[in-house]
Amino acid sequence: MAADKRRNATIHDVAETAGVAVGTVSRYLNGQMVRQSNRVEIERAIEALGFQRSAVAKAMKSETTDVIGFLVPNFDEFHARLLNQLARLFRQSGRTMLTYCHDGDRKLLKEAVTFFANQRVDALVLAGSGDISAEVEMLVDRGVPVTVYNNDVMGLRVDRVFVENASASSRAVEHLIAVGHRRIATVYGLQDESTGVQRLEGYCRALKAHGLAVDPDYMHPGAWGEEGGYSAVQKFMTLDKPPTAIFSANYQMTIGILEWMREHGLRVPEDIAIVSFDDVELFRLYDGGITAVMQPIDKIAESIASYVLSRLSKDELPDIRTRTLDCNIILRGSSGYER
Amino acid sequence: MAADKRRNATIHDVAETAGVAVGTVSRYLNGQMVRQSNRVEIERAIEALGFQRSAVAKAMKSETTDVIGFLVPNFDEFHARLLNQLARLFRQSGRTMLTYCHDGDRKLLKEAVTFFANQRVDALVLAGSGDISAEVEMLVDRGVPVTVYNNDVMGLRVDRVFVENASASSRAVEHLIAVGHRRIATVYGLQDESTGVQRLEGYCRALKAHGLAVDPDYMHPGAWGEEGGYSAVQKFMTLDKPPTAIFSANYQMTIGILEWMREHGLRVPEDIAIVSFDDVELFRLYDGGITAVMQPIDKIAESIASYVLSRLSKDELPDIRTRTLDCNIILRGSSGYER
DNA sequence: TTGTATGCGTTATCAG
DNA sequence: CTGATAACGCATACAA
Repeated sequence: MAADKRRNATIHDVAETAGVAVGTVSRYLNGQMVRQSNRVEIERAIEALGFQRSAVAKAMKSETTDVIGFLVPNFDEFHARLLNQLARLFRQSGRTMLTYCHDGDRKLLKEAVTFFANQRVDALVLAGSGDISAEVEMLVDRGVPVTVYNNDVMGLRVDRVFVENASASSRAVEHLIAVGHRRIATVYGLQDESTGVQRLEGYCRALKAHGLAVDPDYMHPGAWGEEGGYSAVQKFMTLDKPPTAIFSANYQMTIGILEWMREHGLRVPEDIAIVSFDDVELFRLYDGGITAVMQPIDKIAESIASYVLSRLSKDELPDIRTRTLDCNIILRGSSGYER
Repeated sequence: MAADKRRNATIHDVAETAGVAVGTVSRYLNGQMVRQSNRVEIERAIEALGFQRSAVAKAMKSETTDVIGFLVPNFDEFHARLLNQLARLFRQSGRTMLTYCHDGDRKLLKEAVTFFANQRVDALVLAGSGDISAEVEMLVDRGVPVTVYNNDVMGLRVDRVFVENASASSRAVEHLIAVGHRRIATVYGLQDESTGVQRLEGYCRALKAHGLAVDPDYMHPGAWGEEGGYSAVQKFMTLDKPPTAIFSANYQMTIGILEWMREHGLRVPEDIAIVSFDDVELFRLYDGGITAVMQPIDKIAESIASYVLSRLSKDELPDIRTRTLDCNIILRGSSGYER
C-alpha cells in the first residue's frame, strides 16, 4: 500500500512505514516534540519514500500559503534588483514570492489581482496604478496586507513605500542650472501616476526657484517608453531655440533620447546635456557617463519587506504607514561633469 | 450563515444564496452545462459574495495546480525577455509561472527544486547545471515534465532547448579574422556548463580552421561575471604581444572588458576590437556599437513552451526531444564594422 | 441537468 | 508524547 513511485508519498505512507500515527509525522514536520526513536523512524521513512510535503494541502488546512504576491510592471533593471532583494528577504522568513508581470496591460493588471486572490497569497506587493483600487480593495477587506510602491493609489488602507521624486528631480535640474544651462527641457512620464506628476513637479519647481520660465515648448510627454524620449528630443530640436539640456523622467525615455542623438550624430553633452532619473548600468558605461538620479533600491526592498513581514507576524497593526526615501544624484559626463 | 466579509466565501456559500447545490456551482465554474435560471442565480450570488475560487482547494482535488515552475539563474536582460515571453505563452493556456531565482547559489538551487516539488508545479523549466541532476531526477520520476535550456544536464529524461553555441562562436571569431585580426583572445565561461565549453570550442575551431595558433596566453577564464572580463583584459594587456581583438563568451564579461578599457583610456575598436555573445541594449547604444551574437530569445521561449504544453496535454509522449536554434551575428562598430 | 456524498493531504483537537 | 479523527474548499462519481 506504500507509494508506487509515480504517486507522491503522503504523510500516511510515512506514518505507516515508520509505524507511527499521521499526527506524529505532522508534528515532526512542524518541528514539535517527537520521541527520539520515532524521530529516526520517520526520517528513515521519509528518505526511503522520497516524501515531499504537499504545500497545497498544508495551505488548505492552515489557511496560509507562505507565498507573497508581487505584481510586477516589467522586468527592467530596477525591478530585476528589487525582485532579487525582496525574494532574499522573504526567503529568510521561510516565504517565497510569486510574481505576475502585466507589462502595462490594464486587462492583465486586473487578472493578476484575481489570480493572487485565488492563489490565497499571504500578502501582496504592487506598484500603484490608477484603475486598480477596486480590485485591491477587495483583498484589503479580506485582511490581506498590501504594500504599494512607486506610484500611490489613493484611498486604500495599504502601506506605502516611495522615493522623494519631486525633490530629487528638482535637485537634478538645479544641477543643470548650476553648470550654466538656461534652456532646460523635460520629457515626462504618465500624469495619472504619482511618479510622473512628482518628477514633473520637481522640474518646474527648480526652474521657478531660479527665476527661469516654465515653457510648454520645453515639456514633452513620454509615457515612460523609449519612443517617448525619441520623439521628444526630435521635437525639441525643431524649435527656434532648442534646449541645451534635457531632464528625462526615467531611463527608458533617456535611451530613446540617446538613440535619436546617435542617429543624428549629436554629442552628449556638447550638443545636449542630459540628466536622467534611474541609474542603470548603461549610464555608467556610456561614453562619458550619464548623470542620473539613483533610487535606493535595496532600501526600498527592505522597507517593503519590513512592512509586509510585520503585518504577517503581529496580526493587526493599527495604522497604515508611509515611508519616503531619499535619492542620490550620480554626477557623470552627460551634464558636463568631468570624471 | 453567509460569509462574514473577512472570511473567504466558498462554493457552499454561493450554493446557499443561489439556492442550488454545491455540485451545480462547481460545474458552472468549470464551464459545464447549467440551467439558464440557475446560471444567473449563481452569477448573482458570486457577485454579491465576492466569491473567489480557491486555487489551493482546486489543486488539492484535481492534482494539478496550473502552475509551471521556472528556476531562474538571475534577472539579466536575457531572462527578462525570456520570462516575459514564456509567461505570455503559458498564460494563453490558462497557466501561470512561478519563478525562483537562485543567483548562482548552489544551496538555493537545490532548495528551489524541493520548493517546486512541494508546490506541486505541473512542470518545471530550468537552465541546466551540473550538480542538480539528482534533485531533478526525483521530479522526472514523479512524472513532472522538465525542460532544460542553455546548459545541458546529462542523463536525464527531459526535453532540451539550446542554441548553436559552438558554431555561432566560431562565426563570430571568423568575422574578426575576416576583418584582419590575427591575435584574437577570448574570455570564456565556466567549463562545467555546456555553454561555456561550446563557446570556447567554437573559438578554438575558428582559429584552427584559419591556421592560427590556439595560444593559452590568449585564453582567460571569466566565470560569466563582470570581474572575469575585467581581469581578463587586464592580463591580456600585460603580454608582450597583446591581442588586437577579444571574443567574450557572454555580455556580463564584455561589460567588465569595457569597464577596464574605459578606466585605462583605451578605445574600441582602435585599441582592441570586441565581439561578444549576447545582444543587449547597451551594445546597440554603446559608442559605435558592440558586435554581438544575438540569441533568438523568442524562439527559445516558443520551443520551451511547446515542449512543456505538449507534455501537459497528451499525457505521455514517448521520447524526449532536443531543439538547437541558430543565432545571428549583429555587426557593429566594435569589430571595425561601419554603420 | 441536479443533488449528495466522498476524498484529496494536511493540521489541529481531543482523549489516551 | 501519541493516536484517532474531524475539518479545510473543491471536484466528481453516482444516483435521482
